[in-house]
Amino acid sequence: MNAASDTKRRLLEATYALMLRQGYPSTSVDEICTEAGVSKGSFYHFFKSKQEMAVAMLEHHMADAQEVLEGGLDLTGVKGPQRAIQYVRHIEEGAEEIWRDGCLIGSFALELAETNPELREKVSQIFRDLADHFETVFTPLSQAHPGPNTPSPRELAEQLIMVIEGGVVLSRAHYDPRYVPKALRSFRRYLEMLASEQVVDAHGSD
Amino acid sequence: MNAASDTKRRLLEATYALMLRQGYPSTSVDEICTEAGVSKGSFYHFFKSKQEMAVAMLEHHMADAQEVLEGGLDLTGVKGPQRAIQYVRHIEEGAEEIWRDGCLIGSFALELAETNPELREKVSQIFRDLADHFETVFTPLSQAHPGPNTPSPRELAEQLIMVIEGGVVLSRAHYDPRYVPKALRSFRRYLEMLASEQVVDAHGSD
DNA sequence: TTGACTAGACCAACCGGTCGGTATATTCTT
DNA sequence: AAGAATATACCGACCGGTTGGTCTAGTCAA
Repeated sequence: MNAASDTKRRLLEATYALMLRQGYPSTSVDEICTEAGVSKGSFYHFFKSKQEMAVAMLEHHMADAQEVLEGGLDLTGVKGPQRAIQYVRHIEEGAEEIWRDGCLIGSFALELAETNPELREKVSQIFRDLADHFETVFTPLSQAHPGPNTPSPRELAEQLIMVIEGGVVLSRAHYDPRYVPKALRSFRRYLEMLASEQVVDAHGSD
Repeated sequence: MNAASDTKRRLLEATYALMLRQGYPSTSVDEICTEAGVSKGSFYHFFKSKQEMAVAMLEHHMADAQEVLEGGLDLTGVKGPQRAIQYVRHIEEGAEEIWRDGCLIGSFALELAETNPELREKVSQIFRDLADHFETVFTPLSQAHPGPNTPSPRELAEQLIMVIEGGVVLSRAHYDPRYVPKALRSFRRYLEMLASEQVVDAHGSD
């Protein structure tokens, strides 16, 4: 609506689209401006620097990450380990679409860990927040589980993130977006094995 | 010995060290030359372009990848599923050291998939070769396994690669090299669960 | 008239890559 | 054996183009 905020939004989205595919260092400010159909003056009116733009873009993008990830998911009434399993199954379904062009956070982590401390810290924080959220999903499964070898909810949350990121790497390497859902499927089966282990006196079949 | 080959080797190793940390686009030819203590003229005497250097460096580095990965590992007499499990356990031990500064192939995959088709193809080929090799390690485990849901050796090989790459992403993001061994440990436990499933009539304790 | 916004010329620094030239070692000719 | 010719290794100034970022002039709604 407002022309100003529209320009800003278009800059944010152009930056997202370009950096998702090419990464941070390979995406130039000029390129972003061209893609957004905006002049460089506008870019530097709204953002102090390329780096600050990247931070803003990450925040802008992560704001509706939960919606993208969990849209259409209904877990009401789903209790215990099944909650985690259903959750992963849902992500699995959207995975090919969501990570088709890569994963911004993962790319930034690899590209900028050494060269850009501020952005690395931002990426670290996003991963932590994400793990915090996943943790709540895995808590029931982990609690229902007895053994000392059982992964904690935190470990499972981080495993989920790693499984996705690993899948993205292979997807990009082979130009085949199916690696992420494949990775998630085997992670889900792993969860199912975990869940079936402690069911000794009662067993519910799927 | 030979001064010429020494210069070339130093260039290759400087390129490896720098690109491992900073990635391909953020590493300049000048920087490589300075690190190697060599002039730019020498660089372009031995390598046609930055890209060709990257390919040469990948090949140079992957040449002794198997030694790095499997050095000191002895699997003679280890049969069946235990072969895969011991193998992963061994990689687990060296993981923190091996992937402390990241993973070249994974970084290249994310950074260059869209911008550099030749390097992406090279990376793809390296991952395929790696999967081919891992496949042989997982074949006994997979064969001893009955169910239709059992992952194929190929799937397990690719899972191993994804687990490592995912671990590297988190390691870089949080500046904590322990994520890779952690990821490998849980992958190994997953293999152990797979292995214990079909062992109904016989069970060997560790 | 003011102040948010836009346009795009402009800047120094840096990029990958080239070029002319030098030093050194090897091979060929006599 | 001596000298000429050749190939290889190496140097660093230099090139056109691009980078992130600045600056000034101007637009336009309130």
